[in-house]
Amino acid sequence: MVTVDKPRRRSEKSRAAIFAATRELALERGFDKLTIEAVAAKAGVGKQTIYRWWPSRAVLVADVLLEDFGSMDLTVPDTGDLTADLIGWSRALARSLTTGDFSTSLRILTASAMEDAHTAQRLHATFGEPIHTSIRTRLEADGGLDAITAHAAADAIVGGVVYPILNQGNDYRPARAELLTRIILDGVRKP
Amino acid sequence: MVTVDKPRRRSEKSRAAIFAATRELALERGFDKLTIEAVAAKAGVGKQTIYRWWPSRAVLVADVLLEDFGSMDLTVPDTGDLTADLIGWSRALARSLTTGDFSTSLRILTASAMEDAHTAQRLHATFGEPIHTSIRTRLEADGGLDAITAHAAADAIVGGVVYPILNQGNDYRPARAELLTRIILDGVRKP
Amino acid sequence: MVTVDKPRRRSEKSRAAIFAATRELALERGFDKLTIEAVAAKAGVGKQTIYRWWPSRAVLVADVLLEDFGSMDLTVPDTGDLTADLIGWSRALARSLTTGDFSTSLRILTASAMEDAHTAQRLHATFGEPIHTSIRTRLEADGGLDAITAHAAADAIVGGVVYPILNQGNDYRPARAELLTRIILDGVRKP
Amino acid sequence: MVTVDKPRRRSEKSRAAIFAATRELALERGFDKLTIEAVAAKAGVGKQTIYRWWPSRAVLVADVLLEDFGSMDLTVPDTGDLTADLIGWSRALARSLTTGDFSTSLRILTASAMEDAHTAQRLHATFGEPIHTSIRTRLEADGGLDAITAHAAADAIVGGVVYPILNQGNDYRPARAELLTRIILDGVRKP
DNA sequence: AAGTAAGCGAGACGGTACGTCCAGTCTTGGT
DNA sequence: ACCAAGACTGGACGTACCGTCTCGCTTACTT
Repeated sequence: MVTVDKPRRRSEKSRAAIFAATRELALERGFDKLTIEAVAAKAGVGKQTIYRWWPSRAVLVADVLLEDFGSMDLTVPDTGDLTADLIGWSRALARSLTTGDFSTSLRILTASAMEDAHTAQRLHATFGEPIHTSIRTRLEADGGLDAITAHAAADAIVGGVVYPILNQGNDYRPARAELLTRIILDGVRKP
Repeated sequence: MVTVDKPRRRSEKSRAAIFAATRELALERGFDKLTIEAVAAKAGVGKQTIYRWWPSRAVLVADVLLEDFGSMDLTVPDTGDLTADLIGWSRALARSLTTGDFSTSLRILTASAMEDAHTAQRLHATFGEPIHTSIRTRLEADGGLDAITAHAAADAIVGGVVYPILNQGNDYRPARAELLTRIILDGVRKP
Repeated sequence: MVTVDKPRRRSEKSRAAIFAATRELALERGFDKLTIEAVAAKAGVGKQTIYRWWPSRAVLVADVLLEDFGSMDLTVPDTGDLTADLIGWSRALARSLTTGDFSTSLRILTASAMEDAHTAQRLHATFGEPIHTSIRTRLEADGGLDAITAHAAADAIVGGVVYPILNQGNDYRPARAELLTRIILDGVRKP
Repeated sequence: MVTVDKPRRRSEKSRAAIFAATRELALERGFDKLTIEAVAAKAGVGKQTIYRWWPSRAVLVADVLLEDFGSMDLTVPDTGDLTADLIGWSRALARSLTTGDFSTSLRILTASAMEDAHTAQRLHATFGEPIHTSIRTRLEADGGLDAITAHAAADAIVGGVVYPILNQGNDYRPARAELLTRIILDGVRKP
């Protein structure tokens, strides 16, 4: 029989208030102007309650912002038409990443990941890896590609969309993602 | 006739010491553990001398680390063989970005760019834009591509190489860049 | 008939453990480094159990340390020889107050009394007043002094012994108390 | 030639503001409710400026409050009449110690001295020792007493006045000091 | 003997203050 | 005139305890 981790009586109300305060402050002020004191004050919570459950600001912010990415549907839809599915999906990805809080969250998480290996790993596990896998497996299944080629194609699509968005922000247009996806699909399907 | 910016009476010795100290500290401790006081102490310089010439830590670090990227040769070589040139170039890029200080510098600058628009613009102007243009113009010139397609292809190559390196660090292998480049060239050249 | 305070259902084991822990910590670390959390931990008791029965740290410490003074015999012995009795008694007082825990306790209680009127009153009632009365009544009874003179003489003996001990600590020698007592007795008995 | 301690450029304005704030807060709230943060805020000073020059709250408070005692005239006047001089002096001492800020300061310093050896030594050097010496030397010079007897008599007068004041506060009346002084002088002068 | 409520240990909670680090500004003295 | 040195105000850090507040568990007193 398995013993569950001690749940250690923890106030759900405080946890939720800390999450909400952190999300708000991170999105409106950015990561490096986010202070634990401000979060505590906004959440109506003692600082120690934050330090009791999170080891560092980086982990707190990652916990909060990754929640959104975790609940995002990153899988390529399957209507039977590989090209249409991938194009639609890449446009949707571009639209998500240039819209509202996802945009800001992604930049904050990327910044944090550059300096903290643990955040890097979590961001990858929650965002980079799922989208990569999603394309890769679809390309293998329906495009008849071998694993290595599918991997490289996925690199190109993911990086080709995400990297310009990180660099140029919300000016990125979905049409740019569509064109890129077409080129890669053309390159990958020997006619 | 253009008058060069008045250099005022500025101590070149101090400037160089500050650059050296900043580079060393940034590379060994990371951006957010880099303090102006530590730089001043290591450079044997008063804090005011730093504040006199740089408005913020972000700008100082960008000045210092971008120097390296500025002196990097990012242009695609031209041997006449487009495919060979691009493949060689993408491998070289991958190799540079996973080696030594470039790797660390790129991560620091990217992190800084995520939070600071000015750094973002400078990084783009010094790194992202030149490599993108370099590929794009070559594809237009020798591949016979139209501007829009060449732009999308450049997105795919640059993002496809740089984004995984940012995420997975120095495990990235040049062969991965080569395969990706081949796919895109295949997709872009109507056979 | 007086009804004693309901003792409620109070754990004698906990009370004793708290007393012991408080005494040990007070004597070894001093009053202002004594924390309720440390007492609770050392006594193996919840903090609430302390707060349930004592309103403040000052009261707890006073309760604990005054116990010792309460059990001290502070009355002047009566062998019929007033001079010998008072001298012996003042030497004994000096010896007690410079020995072992009494010394430390007296300093802690005095410090606490300086800042807290309630402790001041209790220390006075348990220590200052009894020794003062003890001398005063003896001087009135056997020395034939009027109340006012006896009071002043008691001031001189008590203050003359206790004050230097508080100030100079355990270097005080009983001979000093003896000489002082002799002088006062001389001054008080018009021959 | 002696080199004076480096005076280390220090802001006199800040020093004075810290002194004033500390004195006010100590006298109105007592030692243990005095916080460094409150002093800094009231003085309009960064906390670091306090920590830069004083190692602890106890030392700061001692510095500030002892200033008053240092400027107090504690010497026994000399009109030629030993009895009148000592009586007047003891009444004046009682009056000072039961009046205004001296009363509060003495209690705070005494409390602090009980827990901190360094403060104890300074309080003794600034207050206890000078008054003791003042009486003692006068008794030796004009009363014809030997050193040991004069020492004991000084113990009696100082302790006999100060100790009740510490214990019973401002209810102490100068007449009580006068009577006590008379008794001791009587005891000390062989008629 | 069972039921119940007070006392208990544990420790999370909102807070206050600690003593430290650094930011960015200001001042002094030396070269 | 510029610079190194470093003191200044101020904000945030992460820690220690405060006194209050549940939470289940144990225990002694009903009835």
